[in-house]
Amino acid sequence: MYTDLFLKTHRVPAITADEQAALEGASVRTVTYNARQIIVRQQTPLTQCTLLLEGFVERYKDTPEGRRQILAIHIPGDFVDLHSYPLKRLEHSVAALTDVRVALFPHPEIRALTKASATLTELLWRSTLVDAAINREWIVSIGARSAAIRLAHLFCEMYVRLQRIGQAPTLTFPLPLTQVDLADATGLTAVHANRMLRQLRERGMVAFRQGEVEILDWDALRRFAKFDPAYLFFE
Amino acid sequence: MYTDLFLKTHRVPAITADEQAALEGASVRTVTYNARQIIVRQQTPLTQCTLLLEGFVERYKDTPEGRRQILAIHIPGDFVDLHSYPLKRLEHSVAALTDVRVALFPHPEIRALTKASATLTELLWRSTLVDAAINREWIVSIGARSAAIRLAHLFCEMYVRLQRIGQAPTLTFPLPLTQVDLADATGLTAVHANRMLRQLRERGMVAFRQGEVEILDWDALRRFAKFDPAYLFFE
DNA sequence: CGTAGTCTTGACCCATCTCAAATGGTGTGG
DNA sequence: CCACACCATTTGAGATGGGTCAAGACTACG
Repeated sequence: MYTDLFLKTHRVPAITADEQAALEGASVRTVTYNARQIIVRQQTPLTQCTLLLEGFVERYKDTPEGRRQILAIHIPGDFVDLHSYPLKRLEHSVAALTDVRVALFPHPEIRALTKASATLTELLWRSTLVDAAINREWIVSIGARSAAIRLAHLFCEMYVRLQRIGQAPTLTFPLPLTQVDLADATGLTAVHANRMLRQLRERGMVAFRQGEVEILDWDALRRFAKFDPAYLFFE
Repeated sequence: MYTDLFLKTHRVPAITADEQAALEGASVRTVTYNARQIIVRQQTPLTQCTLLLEGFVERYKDTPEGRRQILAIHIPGDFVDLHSYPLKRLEHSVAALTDVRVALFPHPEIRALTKASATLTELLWRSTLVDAAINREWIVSIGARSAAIRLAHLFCEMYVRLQRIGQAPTLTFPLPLTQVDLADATGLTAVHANRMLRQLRERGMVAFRQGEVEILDWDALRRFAKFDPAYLFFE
């Protein structure tokens, strides 16, 4: 079942067994990509959407100044480019962070779903908007939080999201980013990100090494980052 | 016609006259708000969506640290909280920047529209995703651009958006923000924003005073900000 | 076992912030 | 019509968070 994790992440509005079957049936095939492979290049016209089944994916934009800004990190169960259905092309790129497996949903199939069920439409639409809410929280992070808090906040977010799909059963979980990636996501330089990571580790809150996060003190971390998961719309 | 400006901003996918009439009919009434009045408070359950007819609106989030981050600036023709239809509540607040007039669309009416037309659904969905694309461009701005460029880029964006709805016929247009607002939108302090505004003015690119932008040299400004409007999805 | 990416650390610098105060509207009440 | 309060803007001086540059260490992998 391709859509199990997606439905675990998005429980509202509730859909019927028939609707779930229709959603599942809208997928035509699965594809795999290798780590660091580009899945969608910005501005390319798209005709299908990609549901992440296994592995991690990033969305990012290269700036004219030669910098790179990571816009989102996706985990299994996320539609990484469902917004390509109404938009037809994306203004950013999508790349695999690890080896990944995805299921493809052609736009016409999605259109058929929207015709068949207003509830399913609402669910799909909603999932793209939860994504946007995460974008907005990143604006707040980058615009109004200090470097250390930005990193702490990101670790909180990824922990809670992974926990929900059952992929963070303990306080140690994979986050397959380099320190450069972490810097590109938080609007910092790699050097400063490195120093802040050390600080978070030494202060006993969280340790990041080799693409793995170990939460040393969840309560301290959550308080330090002032993390409030409301923006993730779990319900 | 409440939806004229909205349809001027969002031309894709094209809808029929019947669909346009249905959209128009989904609005139950108009309301006015005074400048600086809060329209939607974060986390309040919502049962209707707000289409901005006249005036300017901001979306923002107050951080636990006591800072304020502006997330979006809306102009006539924007649905300021269409995302409340699938989300049911918002994780940010919405406030009037000027005296405004809005049209209200109850969620049940919007649901009826999604049942009636897949094309109209796509159009509405798309408009929320263009909004998200703007959010992402702001992430890039705040995360990867210098202070002066952030401001220049914002002026470019507002100019192009206002131009499209016919409200920037010349190179001078209203942008009813204070310098504090401008700073809250770009992740700067008001003091630094002030200094950068002076620099942009002295370098002959753009002058901002009393809620009004005067573009002194559009080409220079556009080049300086490396502004590419692709993320606005005009088509 | 060489090469390239990643991480770490040091030293220095600068873009931006903080604090503080002066200036200049503008609306209000007397 | 004046005096006052309030807010937005401007400017100065000094502090600092984070950037830049550079080098060394560690790791994975062909």
